[in-house]
Amino acid sequence: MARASSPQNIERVVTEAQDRFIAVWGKMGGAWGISRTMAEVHALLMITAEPLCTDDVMDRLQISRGNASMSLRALLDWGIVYRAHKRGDRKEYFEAERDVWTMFTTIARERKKREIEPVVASLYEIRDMTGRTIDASGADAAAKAKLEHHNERLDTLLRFIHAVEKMAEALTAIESAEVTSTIDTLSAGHKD
Amino acid sequence: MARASSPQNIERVVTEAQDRFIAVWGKMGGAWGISRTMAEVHALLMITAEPLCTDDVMDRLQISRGNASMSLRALLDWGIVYRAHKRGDRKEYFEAERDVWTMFTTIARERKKREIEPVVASLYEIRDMTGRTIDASGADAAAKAKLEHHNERLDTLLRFIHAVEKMAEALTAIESAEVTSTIDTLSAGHKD
DNA sequence: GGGCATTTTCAGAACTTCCTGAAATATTTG
DNA sequence: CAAATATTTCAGGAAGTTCTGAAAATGCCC
Repeated sequence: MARASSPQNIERVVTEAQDRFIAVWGKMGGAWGISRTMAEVHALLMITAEPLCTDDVMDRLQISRGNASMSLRALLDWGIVYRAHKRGDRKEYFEAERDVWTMFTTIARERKKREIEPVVASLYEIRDMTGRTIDASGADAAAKAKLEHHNERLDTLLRFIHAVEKMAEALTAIESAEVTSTIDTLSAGHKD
Repeated sequence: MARASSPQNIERVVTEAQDRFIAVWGKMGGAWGISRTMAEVHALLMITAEPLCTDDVMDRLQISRGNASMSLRALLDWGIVYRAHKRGDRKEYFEAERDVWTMFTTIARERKKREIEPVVASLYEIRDMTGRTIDASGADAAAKAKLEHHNERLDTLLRFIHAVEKMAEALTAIESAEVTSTIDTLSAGHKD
């Protein structure tokens, strides 16, 4: 690796690699529900050794103060970025969660709470609209069949969601150190 | 459940429940990367007993022909909606995948292919920018530390992603009927 | 191959989301 | 508590996405 031999060159290459990492992570965040910039800020904090302050983030990503402030706040809300402080410095600094598995399970739990749970609640409500037990005595056969099909569909879906929730619970309960052995268990449990 | 006793009433309630289901599913699709309408079309096909044609979808969801066509095509691409035909009818009809677990694993595999794999490829490229082995002999300590930190971070992330990929592989290999027993295995394997 | 039914495409309109920058608010320090 | 510094908020504008509707393309039947 002669390429990275002079100090300036190393700095340059690392910075370039960081920039590309930030771009890739940002694009991915966009594909998921997170805004591109928020994901970029997260990437920057992940890849940087030192905690950064708002101005560092603004300068490095070329974004406005408002945007930086909002994005950092949102990341704090998600629980994957922490506040940090430097002695004799009044500014707030920020650093990303260092353990990748913890980061992952935190995001998963947060998304479940924000996106899955309200949907499941609505689905139960919708299921209740058409009754737990069917009294369609006066109805014609076509209407009855429709009703039964509808309920069967929703029940299947709800059973499935319930199963996936239990699966997700079991998975996110795993500790960072146990990940590898769990994969072995899973793969072994399914030898076709 | 006296509410649902006359034929007209049953039809009305089922239709209303369908509408609410479509709305909920559509909103959820929006929160994930899928467009709201595409998710609504999917919901409609899931909840309806009969296969539907483009005009049925347009009428029921009040969307344009173009939109309906695009959404149906995209759902076919994703592999969670199939073409169907009716004898003596030239129109194309569409129906959703009936097994929920199959639908789920199909979506998971598709997202992996479209969104995860390109990201992973980029990450490997980025990792290669800063070398497999470090030759920073001429560099000062600070630059060296930065480089090492950067590489360590990327390596950790890549190892993690690799682990999750294996996990996802093992999970999506499970057949519909085996889901329940897998959950038991997972939960049992983790009694704190 | 002409006529008819159906599907696809796509330019621009409508809508949504995101970002900026400056003003308002909060916090620390002398 | 006033000045200095740091942070948050938000109206308006920029950027991005989704949808429409009509025109083009495709496929089918006699």
